[in-house]
Amino acid sequence: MTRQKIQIKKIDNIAARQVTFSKRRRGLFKKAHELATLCDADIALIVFSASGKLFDYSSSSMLELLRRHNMLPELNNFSQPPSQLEKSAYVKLTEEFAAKTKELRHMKGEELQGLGIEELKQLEKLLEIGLNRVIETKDEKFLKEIGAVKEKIETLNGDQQEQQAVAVVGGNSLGSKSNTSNSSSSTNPNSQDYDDISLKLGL
Amino acid sequence: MTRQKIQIKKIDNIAARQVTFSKRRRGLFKKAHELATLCDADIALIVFSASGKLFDYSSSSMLELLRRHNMLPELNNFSQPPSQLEKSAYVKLTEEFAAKTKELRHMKGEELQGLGIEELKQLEKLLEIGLNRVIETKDEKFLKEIGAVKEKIETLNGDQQEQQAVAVVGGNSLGSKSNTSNSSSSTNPNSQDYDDISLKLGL
DNA sequence: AACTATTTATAAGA
DNA sequence: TTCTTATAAATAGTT
Repeated sequence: MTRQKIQIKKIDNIAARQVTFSKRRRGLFKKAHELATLCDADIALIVFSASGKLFDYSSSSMLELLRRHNMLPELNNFSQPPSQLEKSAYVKLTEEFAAKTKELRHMKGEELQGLGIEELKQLEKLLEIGLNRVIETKDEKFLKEIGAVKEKIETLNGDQQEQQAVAVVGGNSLGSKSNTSNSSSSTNPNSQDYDDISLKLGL
Repeated sequence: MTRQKIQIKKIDNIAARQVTFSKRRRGLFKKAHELATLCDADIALIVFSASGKLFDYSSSSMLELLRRHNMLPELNNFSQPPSQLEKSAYVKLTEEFAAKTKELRHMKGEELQGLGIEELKQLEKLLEIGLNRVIETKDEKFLKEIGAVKEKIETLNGDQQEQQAVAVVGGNSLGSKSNTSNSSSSTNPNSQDYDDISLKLGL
């Protein structure tokens, strides 16, 4: 990113990797803090170095954030009146797991017979929203890939092959829902996709 | 940081804060991804906007990261002393719960940034299948309702109004089911038909 | 750690 | 929301 632009892939040289880790880790935490402060956001950030060292930052409790994120099951039966039938955390978790599983099934169009029309309508709306978001995201990534591939080819060869690349990529696309072609955002290739396309192009 | 240097403190203007949040959040996730990739680090990042929306990134399983650092709550909730077996089952279940939660979020179009193009394509297909099944089921139920309504009308009145009802229904509904393969974002609002018709029929 | 030449990120404005 | 652009920040390679 400075004396020379670098590719975002694992740095081979161990010493260099360590140095970069230190520098960028600092930068990342700074950015996290700035975002939390400027925008009144809750942020939790955990970084494990390859060697196992841990660094973290969070603007509030990490666990609280996770709970809000539903990454953790609810386990708060402390406050329950002791007189009530108390379920073990495991049983509760099992129930929540079952509920999630059922919801997921519904979204996959399974076990719908028990639902009423209103529920089905809501489900349909939910699915449409999800589908559109997925399509949008896919198209965005796709265009980024195209950009990355074009750039690479420009670097390596002439214009002729660039045209081929665009053709191949274009033929492979699914979605059409025109994305908003953001040119300014820099290339952020998901490595596997990149390899995929590179493979097809014989790079 | 650009046209003018800013102070790192909460942005007062709400709109500006929102814009900055979007921009910087993207930047932060990008940086996180770069650090994880370049330096082979494990990173978990969770961002909660002030309005409660959640965004996250993690280079591997968030729970695994937390477990490595003993950041998960202890299982002291069992009404009976948990056996070793129960504990391991609990941990497993927690993991599966988190996985299901994540899958569900993906189907709702959330947290898609970490997915590659292939994953997004599969997700899209899954959603289309689910959506079509839901629409089918909904339409089935819907037709049943119409049948019931028609019957009721026949009982109460003559044939003339029945014809009207059928006409209204035919012109207004059930156009869905078409968006099978292609991504063309279907806003598919045949949702209020039922209420609509009921209203027209005075039911 | 410090130093810079560059690349990135981004605050304002449109 | 998106894009543009002037400028602030971050940082790769070097010392």
